[in-house]
Amino acid sequence: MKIRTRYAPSPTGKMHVGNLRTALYEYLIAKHDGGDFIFRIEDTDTERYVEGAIDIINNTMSMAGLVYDEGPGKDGGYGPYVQSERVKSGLYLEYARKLVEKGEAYYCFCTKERLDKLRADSVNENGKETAKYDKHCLSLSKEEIEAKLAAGEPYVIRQNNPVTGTTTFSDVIYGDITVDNCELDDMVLIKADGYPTYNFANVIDDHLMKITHVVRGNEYLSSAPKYNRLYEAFGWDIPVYIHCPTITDENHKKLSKRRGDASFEDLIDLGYLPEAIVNYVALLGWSPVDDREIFSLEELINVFDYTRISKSPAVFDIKKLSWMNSEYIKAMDDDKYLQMAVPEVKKVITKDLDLNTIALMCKTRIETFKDIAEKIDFFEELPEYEVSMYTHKKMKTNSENSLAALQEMLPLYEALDDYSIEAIEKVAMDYVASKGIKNGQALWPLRTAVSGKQMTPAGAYEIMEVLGKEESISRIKAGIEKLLEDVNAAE
RNA sequence: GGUCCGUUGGUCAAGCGGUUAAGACGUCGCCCUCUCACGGCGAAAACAGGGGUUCGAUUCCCCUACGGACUGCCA
Repeated sequence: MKIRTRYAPSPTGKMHVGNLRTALYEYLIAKHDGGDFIFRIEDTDTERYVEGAIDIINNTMSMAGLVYDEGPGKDGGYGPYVQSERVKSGLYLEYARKLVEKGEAYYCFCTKERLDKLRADSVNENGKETAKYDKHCLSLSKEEIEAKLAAGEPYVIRQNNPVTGTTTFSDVIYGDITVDNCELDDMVLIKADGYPTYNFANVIDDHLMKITHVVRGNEYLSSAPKYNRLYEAFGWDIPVYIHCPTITDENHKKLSKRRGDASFEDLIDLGYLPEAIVNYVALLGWSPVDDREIFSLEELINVFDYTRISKSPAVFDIKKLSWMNSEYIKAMDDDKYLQMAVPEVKKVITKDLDLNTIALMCKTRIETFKDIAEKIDFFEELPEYEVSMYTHKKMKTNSENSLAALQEMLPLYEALDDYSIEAIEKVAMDYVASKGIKNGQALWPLRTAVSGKQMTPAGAYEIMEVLGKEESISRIKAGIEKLLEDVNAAE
């Protein structure tokens, strides 16, 4: 049988890393077996609905490469794929009534006040509530129900769970789980506004859409027995359950919407590549048979084996994502890299410099493209810097010998017309050879003078080539002045 | 409180009765080197605790501790 999975978010905001991973696993499970991946909108909560959320989710999925086979605007014969549209056909109510007929569900007319009181009264001696609906309306006679319905009293339809015996369900990841039926609350299936609850619509639609593998976060583990009872009441096949472990923050708390960087969108804004995010997220809660870590989406489809999903929660580690992002950047071909990097370079460089060369200098030194700006700002303008930067222990440099090196090299560079990197290098090397000093004793002062920075994304030659003769000479002169001042002050 | 789930280095994780307990990120050191990176090499770092079962437990069972989820007319 063809595997069919579904991603069924409720449109209440951005797509968080946990949601993304669930969608990814659903996609991978289907695609690994040549199955279908369905996208369904569960917008049965009219209160929490957020305008534009569907667009955000759609955008995230397409950026991540999760192309659905069926969904809104892509009917595969099981539509509509938006629950609020399905509600209009009265389908959920119809199924709920079938359950009522079978005695598996019942009308409930309890007011909010009564339910609140019930909950308050159920508080035990430890101050903790042990609330469960008391089946109060189950005892209503058929006539009483008819009368209330005819009078237009608001009602809900609740699942009628047994109070004795046990229910067992099976999960691919967690195995068989058995619970006492007395633990099962009579959950609401149809709300007073006529909408189905998530729990009910989910079961109905998964069945109607022929979903074979239900993948979701393990926060649904405790409601799974109730779902099973629903399937059984209808006499439907129970799908394969795959509950995924939670993704948490560094404090082992479930990722919250408050954390700015927890959603796909925000990670993109922080400069992470969609491919890297997908790759990283795939590895949170799942691992391949071998040691490999870098996978394209295509490769993930090939190797993904859902039985290897783990049980325990995973901490979202932005550092490892950063590393992975840098791996993706290094692996990019230069054209694609430049396309993304040059715009970042342009944010800082307004002068007529070779932007491609500058961008390429950063390729092996950044984790995200946002890192470029602070690495190259000195090209635009020589920053203020301390004269102490000329003193470097390992290079064996200090103000005196730095001054000498710069003073002696200055005329050589002034005389140099060919400002190619090779020519620039030859001048320095010849100078070093003639003086019998270490490379660093000439190059450290030189790089310091032309960059004004402790760390640069390239060496002195590369920087000078980009800067050009005039600017390089001017910066070397500025360096000489700074050193002269320092040396004179010391005397 | 109740129910359910989980627990291998700081983090992701392999392991599925016998291993020197992989690998990766991060950290630290060394090498390369005109700085920082990249790259290369190396180091420190883990089976939550206690009982069983077994010739032998990280692996199987039980208990405890800790963590998490659920306990809505939210999903």
